[in-house]
Amino acid sequence: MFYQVKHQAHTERSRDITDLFQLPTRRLARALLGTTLVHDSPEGRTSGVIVETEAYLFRGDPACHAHKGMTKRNASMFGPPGMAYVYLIYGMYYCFNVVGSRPGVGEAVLIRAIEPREGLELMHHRRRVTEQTQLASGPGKLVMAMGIGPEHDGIPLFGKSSLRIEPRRSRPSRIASTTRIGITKGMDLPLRFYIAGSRYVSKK
DNA sequence: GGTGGGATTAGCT
DNA sequence: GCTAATCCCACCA
Repeated sequence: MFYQVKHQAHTERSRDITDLFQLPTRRLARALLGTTLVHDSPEGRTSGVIVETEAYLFRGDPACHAHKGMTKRNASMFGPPGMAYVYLIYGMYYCFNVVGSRPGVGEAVLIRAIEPREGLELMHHRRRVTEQTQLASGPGKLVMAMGIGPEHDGIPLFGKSSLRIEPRRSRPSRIASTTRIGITKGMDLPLRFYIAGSRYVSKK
């Protein structure tokens, strides 16, 4: 069952979002582009298409939080793929990740930007910006716009979860890859991916 | 248009 | 004590 699902996911023929999470993390980072992040919060629904991601790998990647093993903070990175990993950064912002690989490995995909689709008014209420392209064009920004917080750390991002990822309807026209942003280790690795031409990415 | 610094806290050394 | 997967604003050009 597990391996059959895994094989289907590799060919990207399946429609089930949980199949996607079985992909190797680097491929998951690309496959998440074009999918939709949805949050049904008490204040209402917000959603957006994921347009920018970064992969963090266990092997050979010193920028990965799991690189030095499991701690209290990064524990959910070692859980099953398709769970959320939310952590505090710079003492004031949160970052939202999708756990990848297999249980116990410790890999994740940082969601860096979304193109807002539903709940634009609520997003504007949560963020103090007028520009729509500034609403969720950065990891800290999208967390604020979507109403994501530390309470979402470790929850599943599929099924009936209030915070979930829905399959893409079409493949992005072109995906660009660069080195990752805001890190001081593993700077040479081309593990950042974004939908080429999108006005909603954090940086071109 | 671009850059430099401040905010603020958990976790590691 | 210092660093960190960030953001925003003041300031200069």
